[in-house]
Amino acid sequence: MRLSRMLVPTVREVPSEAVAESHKLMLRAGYVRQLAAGLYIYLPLGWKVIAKINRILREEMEAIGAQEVSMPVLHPAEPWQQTGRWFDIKDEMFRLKDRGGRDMCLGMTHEEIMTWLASREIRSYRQMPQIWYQIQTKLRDEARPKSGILRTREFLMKDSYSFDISVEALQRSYKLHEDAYHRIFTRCGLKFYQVESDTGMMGGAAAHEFMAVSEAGEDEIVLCASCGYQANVEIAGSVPSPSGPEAPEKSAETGQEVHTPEKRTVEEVSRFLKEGPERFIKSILVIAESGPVLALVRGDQQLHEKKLQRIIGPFRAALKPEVKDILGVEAGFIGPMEHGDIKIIADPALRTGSYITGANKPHYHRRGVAAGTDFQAAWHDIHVAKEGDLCPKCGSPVKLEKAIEIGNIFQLGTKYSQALGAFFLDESGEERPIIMGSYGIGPARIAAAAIEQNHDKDGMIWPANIAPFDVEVIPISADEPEVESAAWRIYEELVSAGIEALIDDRDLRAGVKFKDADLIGIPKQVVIGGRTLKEGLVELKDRSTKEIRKVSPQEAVAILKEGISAGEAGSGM
RNA sequence: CGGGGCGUAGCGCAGUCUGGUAGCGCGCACGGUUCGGGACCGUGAAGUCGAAGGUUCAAAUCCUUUCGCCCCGACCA
Repeated sequence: MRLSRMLVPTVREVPSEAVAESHKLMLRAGYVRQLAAGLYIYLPLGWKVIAKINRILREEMEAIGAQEVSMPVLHPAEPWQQTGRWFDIKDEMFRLKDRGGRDMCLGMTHEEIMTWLASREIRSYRQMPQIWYQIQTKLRDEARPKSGILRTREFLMKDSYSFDISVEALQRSYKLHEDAYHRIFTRCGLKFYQVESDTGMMGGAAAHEFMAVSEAGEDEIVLCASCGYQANVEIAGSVPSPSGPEAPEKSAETGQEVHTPEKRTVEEVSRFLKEGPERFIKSILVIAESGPVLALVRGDQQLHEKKLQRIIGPFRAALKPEVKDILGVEAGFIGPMEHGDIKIIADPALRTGSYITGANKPHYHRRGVAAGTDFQAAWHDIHVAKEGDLCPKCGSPVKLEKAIEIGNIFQLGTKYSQALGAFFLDESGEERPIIMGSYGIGPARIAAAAIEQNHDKDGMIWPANIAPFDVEVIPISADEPEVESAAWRIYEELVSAGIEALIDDRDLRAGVKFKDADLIGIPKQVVIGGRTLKEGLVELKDRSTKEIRKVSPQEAVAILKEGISAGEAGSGM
């Protein structure tokens, strides 16, 4: 491809809205343009990257026996009503009516439609297992699109669905995907983790997410280096580190009340009393469907609302007047003591030791409050795991990393097949629901994660397998026909060897070509300049190491041919 | 949806407080000199100041309404 004919609008200055590094670079390097919030145009280079990723997806999906299908983006409401998601999902679903007034929606995922298909086409256990997949556009009216192509309202997704006769068979399909995903992300050159994740509204037994470590990520994952425990903070358990070198206070201080005027938050009281936040009990009143619940975490912990919800069901924070009504004291001075039969859920961090907490009267706190003697509670892990906490499996300190969710896998079970009547007859002629799994990957997120993980101050550095081109040929010529012709010869040879090459045939100064080449991030560059060419040499530059080798044009071609085919072989082709 | 910020030439911004000729840099076009890491000189084109309404002799600037975009939070099937 000739760069002079290609739409690659590189710019020196970045539009100010970009924050994520991948977003800035994609705009600067001419990979994408924004149409509106969460809607992006992929320019030729960006689209080539997506195409490369999709090719890898197809190869790996086909390799586990998955079959590609194409599904409508426009869906009738009925299947969504049958599974209940038409009602559960709110503003996030794009809805519309057709000319006949029928309710329709734009597909945000395809469990309903795939299951609808299965319900009509799968009748017998003999027809399974099946894995169907698609690589198509999904639409979600995101509350807050952000970070360039990381969270958009319209996005491409590879989603596959498995249909099995039993839970054991589902686990085989699940494992197939797990392994395929590892191969896919490895081939895409990503550093990633597979973590345990929340099943969320998907329902089902087990779920994992594939996470690419990046500061731009929206998720946080908990990692244990010693036993390999890996989980999303959404569900990660952890054992809080002990309260510090000083043992929690002994009974000498029990019951001592201290005047703490206008000091309400743990932070304020902690500073006022010169005691670390881990010496405090934080009491949070919430209103569940069954009534008020007092949630207790240690002062240095955050209440994990999802964990709490799993225990007491949906709840909301109590309003200020409610706090006073129910507990008889204003927020800020709540203690867990003497609240009659209000349900108390406490984090196990508080099980031993004694703590400082609100005295249940305005502007006073009490020291030496301990579980058992001062209050009774049901013990549940309801804190957010944090750096330095101990691994729930092996007790070593855990690490937290921000990450981009690049893929997920769910064991769905029968939630959708039951709802949509996808039943089959087993060996004994009994009718049973199909056991399903669903598995997603976002190609745009792979691209963004690859940039996040591979760039420098000059621009992108693409992993070989998903780079828009393999090589960029850069003639540096001020009217030197020999340079031009040598460059074209090299370019032609590369192309005829099946290497994807881009030639910068624009009539521009060397500096501009170099800057653009580094920005665009094609892994290999061949620079042909007048001076070196007179010695019969060209320069072979590696974008990531910046290493330059001076070799003859023939050698350059030979090295590139070998390197590129070896790279593909090494990546599991 | 709550909180904050920003909309002025293709891009990045100044000008708004204190109303009075719409500016700078990059980019773009043309001419010339240059030519291995975003060259230089000269000439030039290009803006309903997000939109609507209002105040005023006069509005980018003040007031009201509205739309859009970004960030934090909530949400994220």
